[in-house]
Amino acid sequence: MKQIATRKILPATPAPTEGELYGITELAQEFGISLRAIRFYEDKGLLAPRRINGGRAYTRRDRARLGLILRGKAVGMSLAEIEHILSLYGDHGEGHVKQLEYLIGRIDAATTELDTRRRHIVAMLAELGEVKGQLQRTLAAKRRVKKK
Amino acid sequence: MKQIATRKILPATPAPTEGELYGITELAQEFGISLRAIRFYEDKGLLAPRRINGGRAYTRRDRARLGLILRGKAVGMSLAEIEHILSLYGDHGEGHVKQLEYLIGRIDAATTELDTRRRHIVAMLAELGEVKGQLQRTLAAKRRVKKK
DNA sequence: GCGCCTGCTTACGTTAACGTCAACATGATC
DNA sequence: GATCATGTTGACGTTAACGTAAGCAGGCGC
Repeated sequence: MKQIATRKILPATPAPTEGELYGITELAQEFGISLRAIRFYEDKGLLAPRRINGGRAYTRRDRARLGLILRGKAVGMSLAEIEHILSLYGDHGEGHVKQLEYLIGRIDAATTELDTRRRHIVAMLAELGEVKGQLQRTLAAKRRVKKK
Repeated sequence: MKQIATRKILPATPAPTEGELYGITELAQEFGISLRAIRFYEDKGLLAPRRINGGRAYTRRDRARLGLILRGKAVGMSLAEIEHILSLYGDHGEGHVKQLEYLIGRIDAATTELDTRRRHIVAMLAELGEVKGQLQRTLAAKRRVKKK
């Protein structure tokens, strides 16, 4: 079944409400991941594409979510953490004041955690820099000896 | 068995070659991890403490390695990656020129990878900042309405 | 001498994040 | 109308990173 066919079958249809639709293979290739992974994220509730003739059809929004998922993974977050982050990106336009405040608080929490992680990385980078400097010095010394 | 006893039994001994020794519980408490985790890291070859009367005795160097392990984890690295990083910190003072160049190359590789990760984090922080700004604006609007 | 505490090893259990494989459906193509 | 590419849903396997439990040993306090 080719859900992409949906797009081909309706080529000139501007699709007023939603824009372009993507197939699962399309996304998998674009992001360089397996189909199984994408379905797995769906099982975990991180994605919820529409179904067209049994096949999965992803909107631009879904695609963006997938991007966020992968970015989260690149950062070292677990899928559970990523799920929390993703819940911050919705259409919570009709949230009550309480809800909005809650969301902002969650964003702050995620922010501080990410920043902590960032600082750890910066520290490791600094340490690696020192080690490298050390090695370079001994290397330079060895070379001086060799030349003379 | 109390390997810490070793330290207590030899209290005033300046221990010329090696400094202070730490017990496993000591390290576990200091770093807030389980004994099992520490032993696990040893099984994986990330730590290799000396044995005193069957008990594990950690030097300051071992302790530092454990710190690096945990920092690596905080950054989102796998134990395998951490192992690679740790191998850069040894006493490779007597390395040949080739070996030193190789090590420096590995450091560079690790550095660029970490920096990529760092940039990803920075990007996520920026996105979260935008989301927060959005929420704050809608929140402010709602409050203005409420006040009037 | 007897618990008690700390430590060791061995073995099995667990969770996350997928990979792999089988069996089946369907639209396109020859 | 048979084949093929692409899709679907299970079900099971796998790796990493530990947790948990069982059983045993050696000091210490009383």
